[in-house]
Amino acid sequence: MLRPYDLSRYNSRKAQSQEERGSHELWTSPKALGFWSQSGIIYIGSSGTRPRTKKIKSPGLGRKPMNYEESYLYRLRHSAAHLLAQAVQELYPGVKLAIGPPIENGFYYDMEFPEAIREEELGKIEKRMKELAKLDQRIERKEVTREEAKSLILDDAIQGMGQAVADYKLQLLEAVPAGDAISFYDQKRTGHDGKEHRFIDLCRGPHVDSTREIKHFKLMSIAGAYWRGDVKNKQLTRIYGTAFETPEELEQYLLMLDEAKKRDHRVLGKELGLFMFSPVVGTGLALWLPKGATLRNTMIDFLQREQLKRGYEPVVTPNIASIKLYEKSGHIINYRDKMFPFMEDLNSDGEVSDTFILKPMNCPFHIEIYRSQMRSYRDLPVRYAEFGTVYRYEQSGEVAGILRARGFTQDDAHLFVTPDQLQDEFIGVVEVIQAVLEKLGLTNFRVRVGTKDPASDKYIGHDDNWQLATDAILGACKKLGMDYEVSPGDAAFYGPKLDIIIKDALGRDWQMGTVQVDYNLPERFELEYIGEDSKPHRPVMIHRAPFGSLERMIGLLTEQYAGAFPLWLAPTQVAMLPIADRHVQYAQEIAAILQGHPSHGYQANGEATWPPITAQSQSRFRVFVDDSRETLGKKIRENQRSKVPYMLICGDKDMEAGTVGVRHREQGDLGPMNIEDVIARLNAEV
RNA sequence: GCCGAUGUAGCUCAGCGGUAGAGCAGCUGUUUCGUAAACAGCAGGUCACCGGUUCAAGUCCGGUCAUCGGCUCCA
Repeated sequence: MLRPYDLSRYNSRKAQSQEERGSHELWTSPKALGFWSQSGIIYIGSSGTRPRTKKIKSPGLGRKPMNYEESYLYRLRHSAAHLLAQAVQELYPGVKLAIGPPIENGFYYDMEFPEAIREEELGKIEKRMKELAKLDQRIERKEVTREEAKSLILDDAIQGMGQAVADYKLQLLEAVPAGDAISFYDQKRTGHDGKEHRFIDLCRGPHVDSTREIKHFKLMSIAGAYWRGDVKNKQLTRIYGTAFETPEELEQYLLMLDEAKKRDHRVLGKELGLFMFSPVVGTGLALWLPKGATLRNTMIDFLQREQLKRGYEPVVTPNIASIKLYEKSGHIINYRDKMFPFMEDLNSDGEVSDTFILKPMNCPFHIEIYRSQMRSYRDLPVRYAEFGTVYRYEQSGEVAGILRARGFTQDDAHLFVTPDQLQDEFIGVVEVIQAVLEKLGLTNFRVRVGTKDPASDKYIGHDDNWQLATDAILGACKKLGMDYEVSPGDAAFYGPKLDIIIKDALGRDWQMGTVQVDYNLPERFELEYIGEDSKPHRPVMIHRAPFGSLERMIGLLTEQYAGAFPLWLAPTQVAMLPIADRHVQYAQEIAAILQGHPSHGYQANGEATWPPITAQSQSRFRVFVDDSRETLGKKIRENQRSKVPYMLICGDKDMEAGTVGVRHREQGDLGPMNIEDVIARLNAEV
């Protein structure tokens, strides 16, 4: 979902914070993100004249992007949305127009059709749009009073079926705050009949001057969208489209979409043999293949080391628990619709003796461990870490490969701290996250502070606790000097949180790492520690997961690297490519050295054995010996396709000289090297 | 869950009323090869599933399931 463009913000632009506006801007990500940055196009706009498209190479990190909302492109797309509405209104009498803003990569218009429309009708609509555009309709702004606005909306002569189709526009009019200007945009043309034809729409604007400027556009898809983004409201039909200033840009955008599909983690995951899904296993339940499991293990190993350095202790907890645990935590009331169906244990009379639940979160288990003994202030902070697999019954339409699964493993930890320790511990956690993201090469992320939505009742605990927790998070952010946006309603049910948001190949936002401050679960579970004053006190909990989940993180990483993982992460780091059968043994011997378990040295020409393994030549790499009976070219092609970072070619020349032909995934042929040098090179890179 | 779309061999896709096709992968044989595809042969599909229309259904219609793009929700 393109959150920044939802109705509330559209209606109250003034209320937008700097951070929110930032996300409206054309997204200019670093190269790691590939397609979205490849164009390097930033649209610079200042209201008034046109055109002002300027290409800037490699926007790079830290650059303040130009403001998309003020750009000509933004107006062009907004006008394209109006053109869409005009065409639809002509082709589908009785359609009720709702709202049609520009969005990050185009525009949409929400409307209620008298009858459901199908995607194949888009061509027809697009054709009519093209015709209407060519008519050079002037687009004029007019400011009116509230009363005039109402009569314009209801005017049968102008709207065709004004009274009958005015519902949403009237609601939008009501939503315009008193004192704000009310404006309409009027598209006029003189028809063949000599009469004046108009399309007039309540709209803040701004727009381009004439429909003739809208030339390079395409309708993309149809989707359902709830009126005002609320499930309780009627679902409208949304038509998505995109528009550009030049045919080249449109072409390039469509091309980039194709490219993005190729780096989709679901495509690469299959190609690279990372994971799979099986219909008989179930929706959203991934099966990890050897290479994917290796990748997972590498990431787990990396984070475990980081955490050990920072005083975390491992714990392991089961996948199911009695319902009693979740009654106590509040999950039964606040999280039930996300939990899998319960398992009932029957006694000999067939009565339910206990109910078990597949765990949707790890926290209650860690809390039980904390509770299992008396704690002193000297013991705190207690930091329990677990790669805990949780199961959440996501709605069928929400599951998305490994980015949104029904079973996933969180790199979870819970810190039990004294109130005094809270801020330092929170900052420590954020630092871990920053270190992790840096190591993974994920530099393009946003920070979102999810707070309680005052209008919702889906939360536990008192407002005082919420205030304390929210203040702690905001205080830490300020102390760290981080840029962040505040998002009411994005808190967990037990507390506010700081989330790391990253975009996938298709430009969609995903919540990754998270840190949550929680005063409420300690209260519910009556957690205590004995303070210096010998009296019991209540600890505060920090929930945190730097990756968020292994599944989502690996999915994102796969897309960011387009499957070409850095050496330390690559499931297969080195492929040995013997040229002919007689080179296989040699290749195996070298593989053994690289793997760190050499048997007995290969004897070149029946004489010299391999150099002894020295401290410098110690290595533990993941090596694959490609002994398939294929030509070298074929082996290179195959291993290149599976994105193996290094290929070491072994032929007669190498056996004689005691070398390997080194080929790098990106740099190509690096020539012959001896094993010591290869190991040094690999060690330098991991 | 809702709106729209898709579902043909392990993978990518063609066929869209009249006897199931290609490339890659697989298997067998030949080839033993120096930086992105050696050659030949073979095998592989109740065309997602269930029902309907028709003389005849991958092909048309309805339902179910799964997947994809949105909405809502979320790590």
